[in-house]
Amino acid sequence: MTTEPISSRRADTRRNRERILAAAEQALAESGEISFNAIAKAAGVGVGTIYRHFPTSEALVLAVYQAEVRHLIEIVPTLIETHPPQEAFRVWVADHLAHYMATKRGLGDALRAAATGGEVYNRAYEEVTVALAALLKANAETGTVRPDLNPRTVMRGLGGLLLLDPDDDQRAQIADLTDLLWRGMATPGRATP
Amino acid sequence: MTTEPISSRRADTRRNRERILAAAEQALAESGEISFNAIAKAAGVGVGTIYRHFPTSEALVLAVYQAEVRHLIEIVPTLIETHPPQEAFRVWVADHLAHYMATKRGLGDALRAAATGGEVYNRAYEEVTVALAALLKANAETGTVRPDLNPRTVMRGLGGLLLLDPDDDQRAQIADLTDLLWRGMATPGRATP
Amino acid sequence: MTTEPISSRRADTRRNRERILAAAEQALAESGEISFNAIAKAAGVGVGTIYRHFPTSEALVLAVYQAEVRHLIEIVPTLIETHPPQEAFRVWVADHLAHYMATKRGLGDALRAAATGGEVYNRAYEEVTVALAALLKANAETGTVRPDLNPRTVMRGLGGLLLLDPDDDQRAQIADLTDLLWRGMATPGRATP
Amino acid sequence: MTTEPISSRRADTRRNRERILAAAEQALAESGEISFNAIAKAAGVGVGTIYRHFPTSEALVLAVYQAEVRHLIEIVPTLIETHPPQEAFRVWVADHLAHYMATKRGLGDALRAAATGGEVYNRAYEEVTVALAALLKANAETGTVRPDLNPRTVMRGLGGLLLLDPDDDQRAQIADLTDLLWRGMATPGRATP
DNA sequence: CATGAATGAGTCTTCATTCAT
DNA sequence: AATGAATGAAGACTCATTCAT
Repeated sequence: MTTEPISSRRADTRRNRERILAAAEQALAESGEISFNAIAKAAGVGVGTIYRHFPTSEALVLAVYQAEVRHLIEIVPTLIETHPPQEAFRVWVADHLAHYMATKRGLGDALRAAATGGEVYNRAYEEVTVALAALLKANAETGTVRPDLNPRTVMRGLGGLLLLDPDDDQRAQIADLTDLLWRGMATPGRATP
Repeated sequence: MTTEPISSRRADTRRNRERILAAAEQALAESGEISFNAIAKAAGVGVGTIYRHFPTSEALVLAVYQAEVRHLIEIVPTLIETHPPQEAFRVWVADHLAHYMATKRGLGDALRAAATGGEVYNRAYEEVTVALAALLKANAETGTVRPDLNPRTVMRGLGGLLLLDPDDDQRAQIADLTDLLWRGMATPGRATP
Repeated sequence: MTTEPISSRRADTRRNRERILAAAEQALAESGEISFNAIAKAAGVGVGTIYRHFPTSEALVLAVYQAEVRHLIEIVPTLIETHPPQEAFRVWVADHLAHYMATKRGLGDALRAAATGGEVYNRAYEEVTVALAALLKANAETGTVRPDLNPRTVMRGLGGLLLLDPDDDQRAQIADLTDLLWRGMATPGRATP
Repeated sequence: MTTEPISSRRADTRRNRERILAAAEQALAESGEISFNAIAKAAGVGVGTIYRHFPTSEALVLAVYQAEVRHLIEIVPTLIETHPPQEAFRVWVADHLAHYMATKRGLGDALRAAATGGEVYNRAYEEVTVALAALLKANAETGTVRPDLNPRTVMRGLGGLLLLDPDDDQRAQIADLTDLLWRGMATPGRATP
């Protein structure tokens, strides 16, 4: 709405980048496959344009990926401020991480397909784990979870979100898994099975 | 011409099937990719032979998959007989399921690649969950876990095995995750987060 | 015409190989460029068929190349038997090497384009030089050239055949160059310029 | 704004032209391939700028080529003044033509790739031959070579410089070839092989 | 004049799939 | 039944060339 007399060229370029990202995200979500040619067609640009913006398929996947990861991380402080710690955890898991997991599935595949994806994938995983750690710390401080929890272990427990059955009620599945984990997180002492 | 009552033809055929399965399993484990041509070469047979045994790539993946699943299921009674329930659970997770998850990763990818893999994948998942249910029941009977556990929820919790970091000590990771879940499994009452 | 009941499949395969070679030779002669797709079209086969016969473009170029080289070498004994040594040299240069040089130009380019061509190219060059050495030896024995000639040097002198002007009378150009070199080859003593 | 009477714009333009030529020369020497995009990047200019200076790739190659050719021609009078004719020939061949041939190889390829390069290539060839003719004339006048030599034929004899083996001692190879040709150049009468 | 984003044709290469033997 | 040659569609990637700014 504010005037925008600036170089429509520059604007076109940005628009292209966005269109490509959108097409890539959809492709990733739908099939986990990512064909430069197909994305070019879907985004209405030439293949070369994609290569200009994202030199390798890994770069493209990463770009889609990072938007998601950034959101997951940036939302945490807000959640902690506006909810009691328990609730912050629950909301983060149910309303943000779960959605992310759904798309990450495709992203994971794509990253693996993009050869050396491991590096990238891991960094993102680390970052999300750090966000989770902040939530755990807030809970530990109010005594709602035991203080010696390893965030990576909890993160692994949440990995089950990757296995949600799309045919059932995902809300219930998320709640059940969260409940199971929460018990484990709250229970002090070692429960050697 | 002389002895050889059982058609050596039949035997060859069986041997071929096995060789193909072996080659496919390795391909799946290594790269997650399977090329009929490549598998044919690795198995020392013609491509056509693979098509005779497995009409679609999904059929081939499924065959590899089911061998793994069958093992996961068949081992359960033995474990229950030879170990106390808690221990049976732990061994099953650490020594069988974890290994399966490692290969299933590639299998999951392959199945998705093989178009409509969902169906197949889910059936296998169901079967494994049934095996897990038997272990939970044994534990519930000795009071080592609460009796109202939903096996599918536990299965999801174990889904984190897919996310093991190959650079770290996997034993420790498995133990930590198992411990976290076991607390949750053993704790009665709802722990509403 | 003679019956040929043998596997037409086998025959087809051979025919394909030949068609590919012919198409490649022509492409090489005409443009020095060699596109698998284009050759496939020209030869009336699918691209895959070329890849089956010649896994790399270098392999294809080499195959074309070697047919030429082999001819250049195999013709020498015949020439020596049926001509006086001087004449044998002249005929070999004018009627065989010159033609080869014309096509080798494209081949040289192609080999360079095919990355590591140097190795291959050099081997062929060596082999041709050996054939030339036999002609020189025959002449040295009859005293028509001095005995201390280095075949490689003469070969280099003949390299000028690569530079024939297609617009002029190539016969005359070849004769002139041969004459110039022959004088140098026949003249004893060092003529230090 | 102050001094700077000569448009710095003009100077920039010249500098650009030079940078492009330098980048092109290097590309030609190294790989024999030239990509406008790559050269633009190497020269630090936009692609469009190259198109402004050199409308076709042939024009660019030609420009590189002619700098070399010009040098080859311009050096001749100096050589004749400062050396005895025989020596002038030898120095020209060993110290200038040989180096030129080394780079011309790439240039020849590039010209062919640039479609109808023949015309350009031939003109340059003619010019170099004229320079050679001057050297031959100087020698004929002192009686060191026979007077009826056709410069084009000698030029072809020197074409073997294209075939120097980079693994061996190029100095020796050049000397050997020069010696062989010189004998032929100095020997009167027809030596009909 | 210079810039560099965009385009898309063309090349390479891999694979699933068919089919004659 | 088994073989493996052939096919061609599909995706990756590169470049020449145009053109708006």
